[in-house]
Amino acid sequence: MVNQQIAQKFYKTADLLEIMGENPFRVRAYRNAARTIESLGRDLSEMVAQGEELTKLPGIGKDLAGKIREIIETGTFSKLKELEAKVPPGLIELLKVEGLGPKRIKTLYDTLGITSLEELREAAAKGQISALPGFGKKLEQTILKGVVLAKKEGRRFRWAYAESFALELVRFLKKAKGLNQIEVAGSFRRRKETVGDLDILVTASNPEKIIEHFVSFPDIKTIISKGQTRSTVILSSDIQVDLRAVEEESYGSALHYFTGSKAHNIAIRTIAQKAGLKINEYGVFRGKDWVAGRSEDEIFSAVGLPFIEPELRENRGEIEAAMEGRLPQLVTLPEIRGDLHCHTKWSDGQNTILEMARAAKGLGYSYIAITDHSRRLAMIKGLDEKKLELQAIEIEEARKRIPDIHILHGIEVDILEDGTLDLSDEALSHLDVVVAAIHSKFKLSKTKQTERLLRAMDNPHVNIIAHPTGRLIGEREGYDLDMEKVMEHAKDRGCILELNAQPSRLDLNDVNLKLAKEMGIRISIATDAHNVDNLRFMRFGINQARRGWLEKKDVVNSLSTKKLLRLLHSKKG
DNA sequence: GCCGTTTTCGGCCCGACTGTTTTCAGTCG
Repeated sequence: MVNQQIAQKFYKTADLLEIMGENPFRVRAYRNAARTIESLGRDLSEMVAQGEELTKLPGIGKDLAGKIREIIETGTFSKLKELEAKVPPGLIELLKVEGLGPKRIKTLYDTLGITSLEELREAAAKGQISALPGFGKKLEQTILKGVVLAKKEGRRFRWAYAESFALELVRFLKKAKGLNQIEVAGSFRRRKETVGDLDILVTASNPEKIIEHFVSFPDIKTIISKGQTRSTVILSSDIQVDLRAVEEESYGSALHYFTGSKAHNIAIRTIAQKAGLKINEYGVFRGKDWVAGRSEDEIFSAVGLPFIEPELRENRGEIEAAMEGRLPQLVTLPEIRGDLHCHTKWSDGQNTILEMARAAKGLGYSYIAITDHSRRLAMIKGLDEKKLELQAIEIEEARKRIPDIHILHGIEVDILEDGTLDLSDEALSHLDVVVAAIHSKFKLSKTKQTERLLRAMDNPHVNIIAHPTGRLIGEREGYDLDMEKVMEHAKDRGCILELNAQPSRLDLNDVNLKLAKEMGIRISIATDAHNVDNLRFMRFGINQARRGWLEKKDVVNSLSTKKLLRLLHSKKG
């Protein structure tokens, strides 16, 4: 039973309680607990096995701690079973329909006996819904449309993908007259790896004109709402965009509010409450008096805290860290001195060594490691020992042609099923850097997969484990791994873990990065570039690194060439 | 159901928008 499954059971319980019309605060308690569990980074099963006190986790009290133990022992818990017996299973998916919440769903079930999306669609089509008290024609139409969208599921988009739309919208909105400030807030600003919708905040002399301009954006499929200060639309690409306009004096409070996360906001507001203040998106108030709100700095200082970077605002300890003056100084792109994972035409890359090196130099880097695939990946011409020697000659030539960037000769060597490597130790011993990665046998059992990685790290030549979990965002779960064991071993063996900056990978994720940092493991933020343009993926890696609380000192490719080489060499020692 | 240098009980973030309403409930973020 992994944390994710336990969290899902609590989310489901919350949904069911909500439909049953239960106390909304109890519902929230389950969701808070689920959130805590999701971002824990430690295995609850193990914590329970070791007899650790679960109630010290935020949002988990005596009752939920007991339920967690029950889930781990029996696979579920009696309260959930009870609810599942009472509520038809189809009702939960109705929550995904726009305009339907727990109250209306309960009404529809009680009066029309609706228990599924299909029954909902039929009833709406027949006009039965608009006949109910409290429901009308418009709502019926919204529901009808909502049923179709609900079937598509609540899609989330990769950050990099969302960014292209965000930039386009900002460009478009900036054409509107009277626009002053503009910022894309929400999970986009927090640099979350996936973004559900875009929240754009503006200040303007005449907000209504901006709203008018906004809804004239050519790529809009549906206008969901359009008020005086807010509007919501759906783009043809199915991305939802919310626009909000506020006064200048509220810009900071609105930015803070719309940046979220919700959990962070609630925590901040609770602190404010205790200090006799009220925070909403218009400002910080003492009684009816506005006391702050122009900038986010004002909001934080009103509650006695230093500025907290958006990437940290998940209520995962950032508020406590801020109170105690130990917020991290998050790593930035200009601090990056090089890239330790990229490919060339020698395997499946599109550019030559020289072209990659020149591009890296163009980015202001001091070094770049050429790490093509090893022979196991035959279909993309992975390198064997012989080719590796030939490549060394070409690297030597490239070094002479571009003396002002240090070209490291490396490899992305395949980790075989038993944890041995695809190339001989002798061959690896001549390289400047060895990056090891899993590219096959993703379905091994957790024990075997973990053991495989541990054995690879035992090899004295292995410096870095690339994309450690192998997950592809929205496409493929990572391999089944005991991440704690992997990290402990990385620590013992002096192994570096990679944060792969490919927008579809971002592997390690934020939670694991924070865990690694806390354990004192160093991270290589690397693009895995397959052409010169890909080298620019570094900024996506930086986004993720910042969400993982990483500082310059945690990131090996912020080191000078000299220090980096010393570090890489020390592993072999 | 959680939580506590005001509390172990009584709170729990807060406001906009919509559609259905003659003053507000429900939903959403």
